[in-house]
Amino acid sequence: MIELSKAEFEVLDALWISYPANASQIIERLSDDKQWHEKTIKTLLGRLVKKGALSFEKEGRQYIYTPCINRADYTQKESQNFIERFFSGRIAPLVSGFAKSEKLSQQDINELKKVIDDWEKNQK
Amino acid sequence: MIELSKAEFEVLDALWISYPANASQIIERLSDDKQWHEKTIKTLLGRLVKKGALSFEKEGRQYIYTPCINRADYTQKESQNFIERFFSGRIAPLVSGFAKSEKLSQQDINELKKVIDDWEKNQK
DNA sequence: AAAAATAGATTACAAGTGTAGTCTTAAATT
DNA sequence: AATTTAAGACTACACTTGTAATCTATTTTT
Repeated sequence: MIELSKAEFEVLDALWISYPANASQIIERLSDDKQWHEKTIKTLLGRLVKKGALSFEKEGRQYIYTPCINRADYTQKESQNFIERFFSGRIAPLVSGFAKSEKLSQQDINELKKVIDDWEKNQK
Repeated sequence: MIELSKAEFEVLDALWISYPANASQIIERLSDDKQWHEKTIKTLLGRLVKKGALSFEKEGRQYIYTPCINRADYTQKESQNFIERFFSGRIAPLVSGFAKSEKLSQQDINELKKVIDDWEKNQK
């Protein structure tokens, strides 16, 4: 799998919001949360291209970027990896940890129930 | 929070199995899964001490290590961080991703149900 | 007692990462 | 047309990380 650094992921995440998009648009989107210099973001875009996470087409002097990977796929793999490393691959202990530290809301519980429900329907 | 690298975490994880423990014991425990050179593990132990994740007492020429942090606390914080970065802080989408990629077993579902159940009992 | 093994301390070194700055060239502005 | 701006390319640089090797001082062995 493509390995992305934290900063690289955030740039890609800004592109996932809507694409294709050019550098200025991505920089604009990131400016709300981040204090990154424009040059920094461009460096990260370059690294993402080099890693094969993005592709681009030229439009005049600019590059128009498109993600090469899908957010759901990427986060799915990262999640598996995470759960493998910290919880021996089992998901319940993670959720249980949240419950114990009171990080679960009623809404979370409802959503979880729905996930379980859907899963069970799907089994039949 | 103390930031640990992947390799550092694995060394600490070997100590969490049982502590206090000296370097040889930790090296022994890691030898099953890892092909790490003894020197590598000692470097990592040193870095863990420097980061404040471990402390030690001298026993003759050797160091006897003890974790300074608790595994559950550490993984809890890492989990929150992870879920924040990838799922905007909500846990259900993570579980849902697992469901969709068919990574959930009946056992996982049962465990999740139990977590939910316990949580609900605790609310009353 | 001399030699070998071993513990930890110090040093090494390339690759990756965060965070830009400079260079080159083309487009936009005056 | 001359100048300024802006796009991407290339360079920079300290810090972290993985992965040890070497140095120094003790212990063990022989």
